Amino acid sequence: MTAAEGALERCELCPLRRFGFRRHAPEEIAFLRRFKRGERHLPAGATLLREGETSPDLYTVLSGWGFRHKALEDGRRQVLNFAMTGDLLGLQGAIAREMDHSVEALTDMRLCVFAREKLWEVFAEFPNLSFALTWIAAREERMLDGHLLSVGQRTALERLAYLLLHLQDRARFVGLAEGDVLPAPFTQAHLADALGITAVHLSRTLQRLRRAGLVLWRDGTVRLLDRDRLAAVAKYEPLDLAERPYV
Amino acid sequence: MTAAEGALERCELCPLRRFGFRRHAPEEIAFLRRFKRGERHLPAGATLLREGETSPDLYTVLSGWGFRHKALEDGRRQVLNFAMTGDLLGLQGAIAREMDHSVEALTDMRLCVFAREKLWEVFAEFPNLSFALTWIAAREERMLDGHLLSVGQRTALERLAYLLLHLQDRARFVGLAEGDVLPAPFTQAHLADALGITAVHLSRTLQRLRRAGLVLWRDGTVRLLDRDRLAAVAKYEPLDLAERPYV
DNA sequence: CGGACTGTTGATCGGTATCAATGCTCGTGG
DNA sequence: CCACGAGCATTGATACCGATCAACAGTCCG
Repeated sequence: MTAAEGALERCELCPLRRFGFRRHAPEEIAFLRRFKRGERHLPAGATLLREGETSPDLYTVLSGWGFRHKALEDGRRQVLNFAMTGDLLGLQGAIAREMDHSVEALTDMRLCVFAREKLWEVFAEFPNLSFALTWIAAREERMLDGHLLSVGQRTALERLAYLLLHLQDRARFVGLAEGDVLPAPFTQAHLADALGITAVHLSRTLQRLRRAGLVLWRDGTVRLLDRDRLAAVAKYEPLDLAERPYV
Repeated sequence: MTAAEGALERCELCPLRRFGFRRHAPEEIAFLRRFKRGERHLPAGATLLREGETSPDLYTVLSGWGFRHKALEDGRRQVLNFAMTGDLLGLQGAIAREMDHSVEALTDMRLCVFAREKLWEVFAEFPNLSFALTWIAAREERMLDGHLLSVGQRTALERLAYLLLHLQDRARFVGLAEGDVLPAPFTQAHLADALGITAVHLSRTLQRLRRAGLVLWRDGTVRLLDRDRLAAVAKYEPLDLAERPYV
């Protein structure tokens, strides 16, 4: 076993500890090590969780990007949110009978796998972790509130500006981005499905942002060239993240 | 004190126990009685919680209807969801620093008030209730997933059919509706803001459903005249509610 | 080399917004 | 009791944002 592999299995060295995440107490880390069933690697494009199915596991993203989505029978698809380092996936399916949405990998992903059947122990014995789960669910709800406002009320141009700022803030918070850079593992079609517009129209809308000198998208990275003007276009309100827990 | 008033203060007689809600253990009821700060009446049209403000309380709806909403600076408003008997309001504000949305009463409301500062005791001592909180947050997330799919992908006609079915299912579950009836304490403008269309267009869209013989809206009640055809129009998938907890 | 996927651009169509006028109901005050 | 105004709903005319259909270019990869 290499040193790197060893580190991955020792929760006290969890890479998530580095960022703005809250620290766990020693007994919580001891429990998490039992709660954790292992790690899972998922190639880009693979489906982690499928709408309508039950899942024996829930996951914390250690690295890589994915997205949650939900489809209508006729193929129309809504991207509900993107997932990146530190995000919890599958809590819905652990709490209700089955998943109400699917999760797919955008890049190769590394996931920390937790056993659904031990979820109860969290509530029974670890108040901090129970709180963290509620906190995480409430945070996702906040993001959804924001997206719903966006899709319901903003124009295509505003929506796109909003989404780019949202993703860049989140990526920056977990150390995936610095300055005005945003890694872009998604295609224009993903953004279009997240914003409720067509891919064609997304392309045109992106052009407008480019021509206005607000963004640059090249070689898999977006740069937000003028954050203030972009925020003004988007009517952007940042997520208040403060002290963030994880599982 | 009248008998009715007495009953309201005794959590073991909580009116919510009547419906599909999960039963609490005696010690949980004892705690809830301490957790509960009292009851609050709110007249129709009043604002319970305001975006950007902090709230010392969270609330369970005992009776009446409200709605959660979020606005852009220029006045555009998105109705995020409706709230009725049994729904928990203000959890966001209890977990994050401040509310990210507002809550307003559609009818007079009666609310059970809980002290935010005692929320921690729930996690520290009552696993079932902690789980209930996470469950409730996850349920709200499910509803938001559904609404986002609706606003992002469905046409105005589909959205309206979907929302009416959604509300009727929820209302029926908590005993506010029977058969094909749905109490309609909201105006067309509320529905329009929930669906991301204008009130004018909502009126026209509703006409189409009326003329197709699918719905009837008179004297503050909507009747869903042909549930199957309505569900086909909406591509409706019901919420899986199963054993539902409350606080 | 060929094919799949992605992104771009043009032409046209259509769903929804906007603007405007009207009628209805209801509560209020003269 | 009636007049009035406010809020809500309806309907028509017109404008526009974004969808659709289509062609083509670039890149990647087997």
